[in-house]
Amino acid sequence: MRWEDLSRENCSLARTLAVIGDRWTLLVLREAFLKVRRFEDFQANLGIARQVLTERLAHLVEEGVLAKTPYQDRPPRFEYRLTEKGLGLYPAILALVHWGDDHYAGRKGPPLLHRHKNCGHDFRSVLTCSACGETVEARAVETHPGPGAARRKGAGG
Amino acid sequence: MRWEDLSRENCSLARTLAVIGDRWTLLVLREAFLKVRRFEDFQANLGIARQVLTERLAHLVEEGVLAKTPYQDRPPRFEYRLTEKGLGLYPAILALVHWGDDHYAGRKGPPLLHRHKNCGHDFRSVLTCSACGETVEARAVETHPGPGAARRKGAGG
DNA sequence: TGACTCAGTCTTGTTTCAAGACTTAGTTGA
DNA sequence: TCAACTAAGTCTTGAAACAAGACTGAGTCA
Repeated sequence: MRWEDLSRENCSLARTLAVIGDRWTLLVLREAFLKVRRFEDFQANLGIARQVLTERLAHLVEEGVLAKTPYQDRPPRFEYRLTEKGLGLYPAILALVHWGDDHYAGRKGPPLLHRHKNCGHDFRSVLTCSACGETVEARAVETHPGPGAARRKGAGG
Repeated sequence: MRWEDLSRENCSLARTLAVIGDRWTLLVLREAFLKVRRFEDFQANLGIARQVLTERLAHLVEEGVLAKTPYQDRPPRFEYRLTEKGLGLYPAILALVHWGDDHYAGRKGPPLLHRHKNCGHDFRSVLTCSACGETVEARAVETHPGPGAARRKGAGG
């Protein structure tokens, strides 16, 4: 299976991974969430090969996750900003970060803390149910085929 | 930067990606959350190269995300099950799935629905604040260095 | 005995990635 | 006016990862 094939799978995870499922793309998005916007800054912060960065940014722009807009005309220079669609990835990224905090932070603790401006406290992401508002555990979830389901038995999620 | 280098970054996202940050690993975990446990089943469901599957399963076992346990002795056969650490990835995976549902489901709708057993309803994952319990928007979050922070300015999360 | 199952390993060719030099268009300072 | 510098790339080369599928080995089943 190739990257392009992934997006044709009848599975929302596969389709998501077709867009953001390589390590560089997620690190690019990390930088974007930390307000990095310019090619040179992404490149310097990540140490990513320039060619790969060019390609990843173009892909994210094509998918509408980032928007490329000029910030000066002569010479033409661009910046890459998260779109609403891109901002929608925040819960996923935060969950990944917090999992890393739980299992791979050194003894000193996590390198970065997140503060909820509304309440002013450092917080951890909590997965809750949109229906009842309670915290959701993995074991408390069962899946069933949705309207877009294909033949295949369990998968497709 | 190589895969191994990622785990040495002072960034919880990078460390997480060093474990689960390639497309195959996340698809393997999708299958695991759908109760797939055996090599042949992972291979058949995913169409992954056997060599790659061998390597990914071994890596996940090494990292404690999956546990490899015998289910019969002669001939020796093993199954791969999510550990508690592995179950801890559920919020992240669900967030990725729901993002895919939002942006890449066909017109029929998402291929798979998730039901919260506690309340009996199909639900969507909602990111809430562990401190105040309110829903968290990306724009309502600000970051600051934590106890494990290194020199570098913004990054590290 | 022969076909079959499971969990791999091995081989070969293709694709992607890493590293870093080079390019282009314009700006700044001496 | 020349040199150095900046931003955003492109190009080249060698290394690593991946895809596809044949093969292996231990044991079961008919």
